[in-house]
Amino acid sequence: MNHQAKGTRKRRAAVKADEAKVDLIAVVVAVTDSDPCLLTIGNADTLPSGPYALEHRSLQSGLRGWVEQQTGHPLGYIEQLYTFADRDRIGAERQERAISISYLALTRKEQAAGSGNCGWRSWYEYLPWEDHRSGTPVVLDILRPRLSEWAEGASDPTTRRERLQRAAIAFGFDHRNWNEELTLQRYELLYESALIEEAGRGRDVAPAVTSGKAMIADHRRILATGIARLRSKIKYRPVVFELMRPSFTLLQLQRTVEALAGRLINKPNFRRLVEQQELVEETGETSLETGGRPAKLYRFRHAVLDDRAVAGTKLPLARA
Amino acid sequence: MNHQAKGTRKRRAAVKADEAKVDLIAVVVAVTDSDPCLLTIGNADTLPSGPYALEHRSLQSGLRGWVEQQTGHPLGYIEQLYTFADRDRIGAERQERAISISYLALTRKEQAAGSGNCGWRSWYEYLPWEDHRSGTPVVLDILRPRLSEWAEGASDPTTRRERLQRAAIAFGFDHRNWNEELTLQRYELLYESALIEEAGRGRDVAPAVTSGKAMIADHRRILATGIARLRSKIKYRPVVFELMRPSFTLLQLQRTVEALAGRLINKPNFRRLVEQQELVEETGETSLETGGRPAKLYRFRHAVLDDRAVAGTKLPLARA
DNA sequence: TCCCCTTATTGTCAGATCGAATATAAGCGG
DNA sequence: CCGCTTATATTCGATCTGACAATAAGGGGA
Repeated sequence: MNHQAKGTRKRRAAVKADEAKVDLIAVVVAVTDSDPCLLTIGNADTLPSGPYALEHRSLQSGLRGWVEQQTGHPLGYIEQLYTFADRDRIGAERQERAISISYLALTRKEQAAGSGNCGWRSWYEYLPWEDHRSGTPVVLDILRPRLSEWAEGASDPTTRRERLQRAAIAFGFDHRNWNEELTLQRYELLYESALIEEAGRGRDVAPAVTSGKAMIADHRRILATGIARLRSKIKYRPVVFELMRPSFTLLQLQRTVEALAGRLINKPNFRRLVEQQELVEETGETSLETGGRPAKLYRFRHAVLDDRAVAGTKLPLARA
Repeated sequence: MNHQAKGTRKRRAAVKADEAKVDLIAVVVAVTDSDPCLLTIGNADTLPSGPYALEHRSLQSGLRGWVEQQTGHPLGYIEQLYTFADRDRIGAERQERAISISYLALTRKEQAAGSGNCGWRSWYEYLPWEDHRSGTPVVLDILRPRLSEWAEGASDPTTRRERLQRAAIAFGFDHRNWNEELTLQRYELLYESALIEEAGRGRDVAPAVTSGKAMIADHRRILATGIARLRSKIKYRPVVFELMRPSFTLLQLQRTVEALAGRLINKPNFRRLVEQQELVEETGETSLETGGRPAKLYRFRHAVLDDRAVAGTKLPLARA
């Protein structure tokens, strides 16, 4: 890279030795039987990751390498999420620079799992307040008063009002609608209000309540980032199909979307939408496994991958 | 970062010394008089940038520092764009790892410019095919046949069909609509087809045609990434106001959006949309500078910044 | 065999949204 | 006072969306 401004040159010499460690880190998602699953290693509290190394041809191939090595799972669809600097994240004092580049990956579980050290967990184990498919989850009954306490605890009345509003918007309090895309905002709010374990780390503070399984470092935050991105993306790009088997019924497709979105969808409307956008085509076969009338099997029309960039894909979400 | 998988530990030791240079790079945008402008340094072919250094408290503050130092321009709104590894970008052979983290920044020009080495240029000087406000730009008359040649030049018939379709979608050929958000796809297509200068670099190949001012390294690509992001974002977040003065007429607001989107908007519909979303409020004053009936002045309702996350902001774009 | 239960598939309807076009208002200058 | 310019307000029809109802096609048990 060139930095041609004169002022820059000088400065650059002064900091020349600055280099940083670069880590690649993956949020790998699959869905089976209406459950959105996350691929973890270690004690189910760590995302697959590893340093970006000399032998890697690119960031993406480095990431694929690490995930495959640590979990035995080859990756298909990959998308960059966000880049963090450790100081942003941990507030560490050490004079060492570390950067993490996070990715979202979508796959199917089918492939032979492999290295016993890894496993799949529902992502709602980590963020239980995110699943609204069967109504408002019970954790929110616990969290809501705590959030109010936290808001009211601010000395400045302006801060107080602002906190109350942020919480109400993020969690859909007082008559507001639940917005499933605000996953990251919700995580950050819970972090700020010290209602999750990570918030107390390094400060000898016990968490106020235990809600959801915590993860190493800021991995749970990265998961929240990935969920937010995915929930927003399924609405305008046909990425769900990365998670489906080659052929599927429309209800299976709907359940998958619902698993990701964490809320229910109106069935006839979902069907109408998928059909009128010509996202799928019939295979000609039917599935008898439904318990009722046999369902037609469909497959994804790969042609849309080309021109769907133009159209945009929306979702008919059902009201609460 | 912890990498607890056992296989990882070993591997990690082997590559331990791997560190990388990290660069911060900014696409700084302002709009004046219906012109979307980009802040450049050097020969108007370089984006402000500099290495992420020890003294920087965070990635963002590092970026602010470099931009202010190189251009004298303080930044307001900032958003991360994408992280590139140099090998992805240049295909360099050297065994040195460099990473670039790019950001999009929105400001107003007002602030004292400063260090003579920098300046503002319309971003359409770099990507002239992106401005469709006065109909299809003339460059496309030149580019279109070249793109066809390139597509037809593929030996494999499948590749040929695929190229033709990609070009048609990206540029809106044969009766397709122009989609202003596909800026990056268009840049990549022109790069692949060697219709812009960057494509020939390091290969002693003269560019087939000269369309738009080129930039250093992959800076023009980063600009394209920024434009694409911004064009998509103005549709669901009220970021335009970062570019407006404290008070403005609705037509000024519309012209700003049009400058960014590169296409025209239906006036009554734009007004209706802005009003019904309560994005603005009247200041009570009027502007006589319009030449006709005086226009009411408005200001941004900062309150919406809080809850607009929920609603989403759409744009009524006019048909071709 | 018929009834009932389950799920699939199709259809309807009202309200909201959106693009397009039209009508009216308020300045200025001749 | 007329005619020009631009601002502002209204209307209309097509489309989209959410909600709901109706019908179809399997299996299982009485």
